[in-house]
Amino acid sequence: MRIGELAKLSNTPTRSLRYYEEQGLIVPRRLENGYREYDPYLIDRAIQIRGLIDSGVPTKIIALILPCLDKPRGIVPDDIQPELLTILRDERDKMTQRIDFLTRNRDSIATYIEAADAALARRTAATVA
Amino acid sequence: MRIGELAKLSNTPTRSLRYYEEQGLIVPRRLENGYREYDPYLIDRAIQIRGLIDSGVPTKIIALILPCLDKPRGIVPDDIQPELLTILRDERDKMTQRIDFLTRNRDSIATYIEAADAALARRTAATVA
DNA sequence: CTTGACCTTCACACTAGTGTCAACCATTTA
DNA sequence: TAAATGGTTGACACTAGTGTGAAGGTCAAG
Repeated sequence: MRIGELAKLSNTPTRSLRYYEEQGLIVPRRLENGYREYDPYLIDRAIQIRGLIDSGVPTKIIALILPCLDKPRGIVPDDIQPELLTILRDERDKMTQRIDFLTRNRDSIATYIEAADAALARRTAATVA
Repeated sequence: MRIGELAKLSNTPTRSLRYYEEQGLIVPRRLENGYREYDPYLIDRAIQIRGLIDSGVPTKIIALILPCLDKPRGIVPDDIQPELLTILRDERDKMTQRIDFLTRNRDSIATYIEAADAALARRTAATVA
């Protein structure tokens, strides 16, 4: 598929897709005319990238971890460098921290919303009565 | 405490603290000399803000939700506007999405790390033997 | 009273990611 | 063949958040 279709299917502006390519995240092959040609499995990839960026993971890091996530479970190349492993551990921990932060704050918001809903319901009932 | 101490305790550059003030997130009172004076409870607040920003929540949104998180559990002002409630619901859902994204990817990374560790251990054992 | 540490504001610069526009090429369709 | 649609690169602009430095005020210690 070409860039426009991928943009629709992954709900990602073409501008961003080209930017991701510039960052080495999604590098499509080219047709004779120079058009970018994307394989269908890249839809998920684009969505994944968007989600990660939106969650505060910079493209440089995404570029590092994507190849690892691509491999089938438990497959590790022989030439794995301990330096990359350190980065991965670090990023894993950062993500865990983010998850904790987001979870705590989301739960607080959720609680607030429920309280507000309850208050609103009470007020409505009172008005009706 | 003054801005330097808060910076150390919350591990946040003074530049960012002033920026947060500009965005209305933490507005300290001022001493006679013009120095910013922070209450100790703002340490947690600064950390919280940093965590949210790092997790992809923009300061405009943080400014909206912070007041809600400040209230003791279940306390909702009488004049709650349904418009704010809509924003809160939206943000709650976005955060849930982020949490899911991060969790999935973190788990994948963790799995990869474990596999790499195992592979490394095997190789070390083989080398020794 | 001067030095040093800390504070003030202001401003310029930088990265990341995206929007947008210009100028042009390709493909389809009326 | 001309218009519409969608693709290409390149450039410029913008927001968010932070770094950094200038020019100056405050205060405690030597």
